[in-house]
Amino acid sequence: MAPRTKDQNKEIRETRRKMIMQAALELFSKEGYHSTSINGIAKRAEISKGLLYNYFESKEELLKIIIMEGIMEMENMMVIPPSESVSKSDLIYMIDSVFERLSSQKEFWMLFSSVLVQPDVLEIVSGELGVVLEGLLKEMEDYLRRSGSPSPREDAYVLGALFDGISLNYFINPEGYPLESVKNRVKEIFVR
Amino acid sequence: MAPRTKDQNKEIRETRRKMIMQAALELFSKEGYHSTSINGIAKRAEISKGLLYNYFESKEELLKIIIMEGIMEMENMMVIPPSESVSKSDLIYMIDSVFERLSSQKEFWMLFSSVLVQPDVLEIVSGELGVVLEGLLKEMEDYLRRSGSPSPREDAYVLGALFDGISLNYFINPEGYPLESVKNRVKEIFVR
Amino acid sequence: MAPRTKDQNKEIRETRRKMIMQAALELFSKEGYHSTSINGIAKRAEISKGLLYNYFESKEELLKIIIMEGIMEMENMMVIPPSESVSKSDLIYMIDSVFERLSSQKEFWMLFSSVLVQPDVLEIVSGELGVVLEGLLKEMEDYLRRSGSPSPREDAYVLGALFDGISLNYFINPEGYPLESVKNRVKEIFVR
Amino acid sequence: MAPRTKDQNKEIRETRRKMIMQAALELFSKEGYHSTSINGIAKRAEISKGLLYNYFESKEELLKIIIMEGIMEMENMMVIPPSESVSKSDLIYMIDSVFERLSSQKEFWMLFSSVLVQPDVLEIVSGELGVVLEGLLKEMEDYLRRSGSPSPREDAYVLGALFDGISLNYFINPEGYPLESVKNRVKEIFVR
DNA sequence: AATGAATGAGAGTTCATTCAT
DNA sequence: TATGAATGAACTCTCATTCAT
Repeated sequence: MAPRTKDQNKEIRETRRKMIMQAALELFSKEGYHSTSINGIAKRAEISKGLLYNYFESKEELLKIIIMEGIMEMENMMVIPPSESVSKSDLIYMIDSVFERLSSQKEFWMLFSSVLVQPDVLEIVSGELGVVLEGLLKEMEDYLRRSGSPSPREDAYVLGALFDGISLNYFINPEGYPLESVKNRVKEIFVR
Repeated sequence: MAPRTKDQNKEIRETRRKMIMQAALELFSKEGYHSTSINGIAKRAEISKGLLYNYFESKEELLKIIIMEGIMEMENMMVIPPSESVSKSDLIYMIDSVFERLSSQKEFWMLFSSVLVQPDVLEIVSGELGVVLEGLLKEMEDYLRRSGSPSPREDAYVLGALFDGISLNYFINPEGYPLESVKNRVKEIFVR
Repeated sequence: MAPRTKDQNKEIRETRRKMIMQAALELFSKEGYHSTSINGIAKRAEISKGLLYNYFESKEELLKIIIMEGIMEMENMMVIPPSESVSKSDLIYMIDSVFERLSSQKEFWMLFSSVLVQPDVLEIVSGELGVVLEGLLKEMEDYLRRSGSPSPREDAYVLGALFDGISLNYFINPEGYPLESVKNRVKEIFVR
Repeated sequence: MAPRTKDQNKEIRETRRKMIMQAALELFSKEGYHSTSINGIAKRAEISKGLLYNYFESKEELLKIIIMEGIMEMENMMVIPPSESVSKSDLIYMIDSVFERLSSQKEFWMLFSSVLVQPDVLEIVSGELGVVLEGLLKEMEDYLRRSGSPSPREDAYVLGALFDGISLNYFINPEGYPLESVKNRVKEIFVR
């Protein structure tokens, strides 16, 4: 029998890779990074422990890749054409899309928030992460400047913090959190 | 030598208890809950591992007590006389005092934020914590209502989230964070 | 395309077999038996792990075959026509050829020495090896007897041990070892 | 009840330390470094796996310490007062004592030889070892010079190699090896 | 009250080997 | 013939907790 073709293998690898990352994301976000065991991830992904190491060289690398790919995905979504000015509706659109992502990518954001506040875990991703976050902040500042904010840098910090804080509170108790009315209030406050 | 009196003993116990809690707080916030070992705490508190268990029955209980006592201490500070109305200067005072505490009790807030976003760790304290947080939120809502906010509940959520988010961002990189100008911007936005 | 003839197939098999053995020898001697992985051998031989098992049924068998074929090759070289007597120049020739082989077949001798002193590894080859070594010793004893040694058995042991010891020391630090002057001293001592 | 005194603890620690080292030496030499598991060592020393790590911080460190302490012990025995000259009987005494140690400290020497020829294992101890071995060689050279050897450096190498080789052969098959008659032949050859 | 030696369950990781293709 | 995805047993090491003293 002929061996698998390279394409077949590539597909298998890509599928498995995603399965593992999905399983890990679910557990990391549900149980926390430290409380999630490689064993648990493997079981949820329905593979053997050993195979996981065929795809990711360590638990740390697995986390790193999940975070980095997640951030990049988000960045791609966030990119706004650097047009002359940013209208009110642009701002509203941005706020809407951030809130939308909060629920549609809940697990990723829970994991991400939790990574940020655990010094030991943050260190794992910090190398790659620092640069990316700087970029995001800059972009938001630029965005706010073009939308006419009098102090875009401070507003970027405030808005960034606000989003982080809302995620945080939302994730602690998703069912009980009035996401919709909070979103509306945010619009009232920041879009004039 | 006369044996120690009961009072002396009680005092020694109380001192040690605080020392252990302080050591644990420092390590929990600096290294993360999971990465902090009982051994490390005992060493920092300059006692033996065994003795630590004489004061706290487990690592989990130690965390729980640190968090609960910290929250209570904060609540005491926050209590505002339920006067008829809240003036602009009252609001400013509140914002100032929150920011002030961010730096003066940095370690506690770092730990607290990190507990909130780690489901496995949150579970340890969740029983007791839920009630307390509800209370805080209610209090802030009440406060904002009396200060004339048109939607005090939403504003309480927004302001609460904002404080959480700012802490979070501040703690990740305390030196680089423009705490002062962010504080001023918050005042501009929320105090009209 | 015509299918490969049987001869061609056989030739390919033989070539591959040697490539695998060469790769394994290099790694075994450079990294040690246990620290060498099947994966590493396969990569160095530029074949797949699976194919390796088509040629050798286990890592142990691979080692066994490398050692046995190496010894046999050496034996062939060593064979001396059982003439009546052995002259001084014969002895010198033997010593020279042993030393020559030390450097020309360094990898094999390194592996061989290391196998001898690792009980767990020795066990893998011991069955087949014992007999062969006995033979070598006998042959050397005979050789020395014919060269006029007063105690050929003991001299065989001494000379054998000396060669082993020199290899060992030489291999630990090939660049720093004064192989040439040691060889000359050995000749002075043993050839009178 | 009072806690143990420092002296009591020190004694306990010293005893256990030796027990663990003895168990490890036996297994390392009998099974080989890689084939010996921490579990096995702990079992033989009749302690728990965890406790072993209370005494030695890793398997590698355990090996390193066994080797270094063994070498030092040997060096102490070897030290010869740097008198003007070395007599025949001094040389004989040295040879005797080397051979004596071969059997009395068999396990250590088996381990030591095996470490020398396993590059991966050698690396573990190489840092500390290199210096020590240089010293030994120098000492033997000096010794031979004072005993009147015409080429002390080469003789030191030859004698060193001879001892190594004899150990090696002896250890492979201790029962069958004619240690006594080999020793006598060595004396005949090297003591004139 | 106080110590730290001791335990043991469970963690992350490696690797020879198998097997579907 | 040839591949490399997949397995699982075994490994080293960690740490909260207990307990004899």
